[in-house]
Parts: sequence; structure tokens; C-alpha cells
Amino acid sequence: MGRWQPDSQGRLQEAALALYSERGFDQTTAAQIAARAGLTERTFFRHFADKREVLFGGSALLKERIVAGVAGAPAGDGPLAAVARGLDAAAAMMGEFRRDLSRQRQAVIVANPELRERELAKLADYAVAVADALRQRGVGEAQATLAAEAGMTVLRLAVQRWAGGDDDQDLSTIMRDSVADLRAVAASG
Amino acid sequence: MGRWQPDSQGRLQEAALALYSERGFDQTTAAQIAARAGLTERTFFRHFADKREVLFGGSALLKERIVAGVAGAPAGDGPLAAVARGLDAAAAMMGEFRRDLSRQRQAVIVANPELRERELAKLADYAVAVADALRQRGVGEAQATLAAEAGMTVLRLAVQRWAGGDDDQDLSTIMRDSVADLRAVAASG
DNA sequence: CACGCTGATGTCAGTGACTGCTATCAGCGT
DNA sequence: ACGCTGATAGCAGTCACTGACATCAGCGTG
Repeated sequence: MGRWQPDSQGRLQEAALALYSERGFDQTTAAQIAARAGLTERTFFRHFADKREVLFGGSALLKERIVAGVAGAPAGDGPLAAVARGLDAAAAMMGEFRRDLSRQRQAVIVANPELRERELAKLADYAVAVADALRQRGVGEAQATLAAEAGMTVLRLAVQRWAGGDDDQDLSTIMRDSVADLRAVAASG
Repeated sequence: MGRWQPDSQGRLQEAALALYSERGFDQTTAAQIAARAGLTERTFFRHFADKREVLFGGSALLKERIVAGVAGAPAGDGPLAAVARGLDAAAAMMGEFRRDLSRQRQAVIVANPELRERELAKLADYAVAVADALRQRGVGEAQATLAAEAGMTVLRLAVQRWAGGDDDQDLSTIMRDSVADLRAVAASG
């Protein structure tokens, strides 16, 4: 066997989620997380840029999936329809994940302003990538950005309802409904 | 005259903007800002919760204006039209401000991820308040949130173009165009 | 098998954001 | 004259985060 326990990153993520849940984000130090994972504080910061980032491990992968969904949308799809394909991809990926973990993670995030801030930043980052994908489909600059941003807003609100709500509604269903609401809002005036 | 120089907050804000512009956000310490304002670091943190917040002084007032604009929209306005009234109010308020200062401030913000994060958080906060105002106008839960969030996205992108662009286009004009684009995106598919 | 290279980790010292507590002291009312 | 208040200074402490250097199992190479 190796010199060290395997999957340091994963252990740090688990330890962080557990401690943030138990004692709260503010009351948890990076050293405590590292200790729980059998590592040192220094190693924590080699794996994650800061204390918040440890909760957003799958972020890069999710972004890829969303962008792939948008880029792979049928040529006939309008901007918002293409974005909806990306949202389907996101729903599919998050559906694979254990629901209880998503719920726990989301609870920690909503409970802390700094973490909410980071979540918004992640979504804004996705939006930039999605807008780029839309532009490559020939969508105009302004509309690409707006469609992408609106889509990421839908994603955020849908995940909030999905992870925070008591109903067992399907994530992709919630998203589809939200996109429909968005269209209705824009149409109604 | 008083025991201290007047308007400590204002002096701190000016000093911070100047230093963030000159040396960058990361390369500026709170102590340096305070010193430039003739105060101590401790006093800086009595006025502002953290190093970022000093750039968002007018935030609460802007939020009030936007919400008032939404709440004061004619009864016949749909959700998005009402939000557009709030954006007009925002444009009016920012128009009073010196354009060069807005531009300088925006340049500092876009240059730093932490500050961009904070800007997003502020806008999300506005969105919650705007959604609340919409609900009081009888707009449904989901549509209120979506319209509010979309509106704040328009505000952010418009300010970016206004402060960052070379053209002298009117802020309220940019916003109106963006709202039109948003409607077009939702309608087109 | 000896040797050196690599990568993940540990150790340590340092900076700076932010906080809690205590001390000052002009202005102001009584 | 006297005490109260509010804005500030001063100081000590915690903790997030960083840079520099040390360690050492595993692995390839000769």
C-alpha cells in the first residue's frame, strides 16, 4: 500500500462537510478539518484554495456537463432551449449524487453568507462558459449573456427547492417548470 | 470644531478606492487605508465589516431606490415592467454620481475575484427585496423571484457596459435595451 | 542492488484580516 | 463642577493563508 491514506481530497471534503454541519462554518478551523482527515492544515490549503472551496469540489465537472449540454443542443433550439439542455445535463449529474449529501451541503451553504457568496460566484462562472457556448451557436452577444445568466438563476433556485424542500420532486422537472415560468414572466409584461 | 475630522466613513471610502486603484486590492492593507484617512485600522473595521465592504457604501440606499421604483410601478405593469421601473430608479441614482468615480470603482471590482463575489452578493440581496416587492403586487412566488433575479442581472450587465465601455450611452437606455433583449430571448425559444 | 528523482506530505515562520476589551477625552446636558 | 455619551486609539489574540525547506515511500535506471 501507499505511503499515505488514499484520496486526501475526498477525506478533506467529507471532514469539512461533517464539521461545517456539526459546528457551523465559522466555528470550524482549517486545522480541525485537516486533523479529522488525518492531515495537516498546510495540506488542506494545497488541495483547496480556501476554506469555502472545499464544499465546491464537483464544480468544474458540473460546469463541463452543462456546457456540453448547451453545445450539444439541436441546431433548431433557440438560446433558452439550448440552455435548458444544459440544465437537463446538470440535473442528470446531480441526480446521480446522494440526495442526503446534497441536502446537507446545501443546508450548510444557505446558513452562511460567505458560502452563499461563493455559490453565486460559481454560478456566474458557469454563466460565462454557457454564454460562450451560445455565442458559438451564433447567438448574439447580449442575448447569449442574458440567456446564460437566466439559466444559471434557474439552476440555483431549482437546486434550492430540490435540496431544501420536503417534496421528492424531480430536479429536472423543477427546472423545466422554472424555465416555463421565466418565459411566462418575459411574455406577460 | 469637533474633536475629530468629519466624515470618517467618507474619508475611508475615498482612501480605499484610491489605494485599491493604485496598488490593487490584494496589495492594500486595511491599516494603509486607515492611515491615509488619518485613522487606525481598528476604526476602519468599526465602519466596515470587511475590506470589501468599503467599496459598497451606497448599496443600501440604491436598494431602497430600486425597491421603491418597483413598488411604485403602475398597477397595470406586469412583473418585468415593474422591475424595469426599479431599474430606471437605479439608473437615475447612479446618473447623479460622478461617472469617473463609478468607472474607477467598477474597474477595481472587475479586477478582483473577491470583489466580484461581493458585488454578486449585493445584487442577490437586491433581488430578494425586489421579489418581495413583486409579491406584494400579487405576483406569484416563482415568477417574482425569476423576474427580480433577471432584473438584477440586467442591472449588473448594464453597469458593466456603462462604466467599462468607451461610449457615452445613457445607463437607463442600456438597461431598457437589455430588458428588451431579455424578452426577445424568452420569446424566441 | 544502489542511486537518484518525483510527488505528496510535514514543519515552521510570517503576514494580514478581523475581534474583543479597555482606555481616552471633547462635547453636552444637568 | 460633574457625569454621560460617542467616536476613537491601543493592544492582545485567533485564524486564514503563504512561502521556503525538509522528509521519505515508490519507482525507474543502470
